[in-house]
Amino acid sequence: MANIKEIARIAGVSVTTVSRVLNNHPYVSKDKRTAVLKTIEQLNYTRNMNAVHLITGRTGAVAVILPMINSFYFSVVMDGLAQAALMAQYRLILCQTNYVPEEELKVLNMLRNKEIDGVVIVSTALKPEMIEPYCAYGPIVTCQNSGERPYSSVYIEHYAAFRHGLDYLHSKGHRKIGYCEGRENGSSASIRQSAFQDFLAEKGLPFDPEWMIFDCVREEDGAEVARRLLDMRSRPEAMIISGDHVAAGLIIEARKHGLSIPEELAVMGFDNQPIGRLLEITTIDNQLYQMGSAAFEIVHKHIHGSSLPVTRKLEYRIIERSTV
Amino acid sequence: MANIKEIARIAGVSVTTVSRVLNNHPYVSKDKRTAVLKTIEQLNYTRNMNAVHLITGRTGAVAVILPMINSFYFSVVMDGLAQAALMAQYRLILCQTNYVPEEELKVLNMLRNKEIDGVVIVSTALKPEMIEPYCAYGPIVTCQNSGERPYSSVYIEHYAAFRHGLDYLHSKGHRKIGYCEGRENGSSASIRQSAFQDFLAEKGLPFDPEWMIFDCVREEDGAEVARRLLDMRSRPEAMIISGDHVAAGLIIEARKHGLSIPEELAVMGFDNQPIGRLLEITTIDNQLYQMGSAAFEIVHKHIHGSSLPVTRKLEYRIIERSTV
DNA sequence: TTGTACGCGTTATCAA
DNA sequence: TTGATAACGCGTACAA
Repeated sequence: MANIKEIARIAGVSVTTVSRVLNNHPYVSKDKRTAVLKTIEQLNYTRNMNAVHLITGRTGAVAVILPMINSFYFSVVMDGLAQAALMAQYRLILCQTNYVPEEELKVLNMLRNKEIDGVVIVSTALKPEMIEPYCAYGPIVTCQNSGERPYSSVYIEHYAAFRHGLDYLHSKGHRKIGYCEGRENGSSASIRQSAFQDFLAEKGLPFDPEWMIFDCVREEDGAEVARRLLDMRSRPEAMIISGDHVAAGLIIEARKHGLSIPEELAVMGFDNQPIGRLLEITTIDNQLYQMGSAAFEIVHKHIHGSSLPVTRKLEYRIIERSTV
Repeated sequence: MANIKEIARIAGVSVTTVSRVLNNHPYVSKDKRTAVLKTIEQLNYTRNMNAVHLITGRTGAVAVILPMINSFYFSVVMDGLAQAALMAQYRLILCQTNYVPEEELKVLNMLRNKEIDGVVIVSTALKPEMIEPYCAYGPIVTCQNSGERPYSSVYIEHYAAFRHGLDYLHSKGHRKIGYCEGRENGSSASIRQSAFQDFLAEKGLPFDPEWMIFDCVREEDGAEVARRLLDMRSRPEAMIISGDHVAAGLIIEARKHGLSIPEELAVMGFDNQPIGRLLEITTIDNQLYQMGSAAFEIVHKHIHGSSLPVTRKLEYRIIERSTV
């Protein structure tokens, strides 16, 4: 393939002039510009971007660390990231890490290697002290509050949002409240657990360990929960469930067994997923798309100079439908 | 940041020796190797990968072109791609193009630019004749049958799979059959339309344009279809629906209005999505995950030398549940 | 087993 | 407005 030197030789100019044309720099006479463009056309020339990356020290790429893409939560965040990246003419490197910290560190090392200009971390497998040393190599944005750390973040107040949902259930008169969660030790899951425990304590409500169910990730897990509830001697009046698709599974299975919702069991979802709208599930919207787009915008600003870390809090809101 | 020259100087060896250590090449004495490793450690050195990419002519990255990531179909394919890429230690550049051909061409040009080693096209916005010229620049794999074209593909036999579903409905005694599709002019959607029309013609069944409904993409669209069906003077006995989540919307809404499924309306889904399992929707599994992983494996093989185009056909199978 | 020197393809610098 | 040349950081042919 032709290179810039050959273009210069054939067009009868210097490589500098060719470079100026390629980059739309001023101070190129009309004659030479057209001569260069014509030669480029003739030889079907394009730049080798690796050389550009080497000399400029930039790649126009940002890596995204997420545990899995095939999940409503992450694919919506990714959508937001991708649309923002498309607008900014940036490339996104999708690094699906399955929550394996070693894989996530590899991505951070790409920042050191100059393979990328920045990183967005949507996963939560890495502890802040693992991330921090990499700030020296380029901008990093996480999706949980980075507080006093030297990197930026876009975050949801998981505690407050979940607490808000619980208070809503309480305001509707529910006192016996159960809770479904995904991974027991997930970072935001832990926060929601605290919110749940604190809520019970403050309101003086009883805690029944049987009403707190973990590893609810898929629709079928929700259905399984419904069956467990039906078997209980003492059943909660209301369930708060992280993830509308899990709530959907619970609702469909419960109704199949003749349990009426919300009369016999109120259900509050989380994350405002499409299935929730269909089943009219009362839920909490967490602005996941905005989380993605905001994360990209912040990393993009950092790449272009703004160096002070930013923490952006996203709003949440209850969507009242008909399952509570 | 330190570079290889500085490491060599401080370690008291040549850059060649450092390079050999970095790349685990043989013929380096133990002494020099440890000296180099020690210096690397001390100076916190890592390679600038852009220089490596420039000199080697490879980047270890593959781009994926897809219209949107926030959709069950594409996120499952992407999952397959990502897992295969992770195993092969490759990076994946996610290019969400919203079906805009210009954006997809930009990605193909990245191949020309040497920014990537290969491309997987999951979208269908580009015509084969648009793709073909780019084969000169590196391996390309598409997700629809590439036939005699000079690039590879992994594909589902959309015609046969859909036809199989229709025959299944027919074998169950259904004669008045309706059909829900996503984008009317989508590439695989058009194929399914032909299958549908051919099926009706062969079986001598009537075609009612009212029973063929397009733009069904979300759960709510399925619910809307249910309402339309309920209003019809003459209603189909069975519906075949591209996408289980659309089928789910239809089923839930139909049942809400007292229509019993499958007795009064049989429903056949497509794509075997999680929601379909929960609602016990009879559907056709299209091996989307395998589509992604196979696509990556093929492009990976091409990158490492194998140059003959491959077309890999994936199997489909009916999953009999209880809505037909 | 080791080192010298060149090449990869581009942009930046500076003098003209 | 133009061009010669340095610089980016690394891999490798070839010589020793």
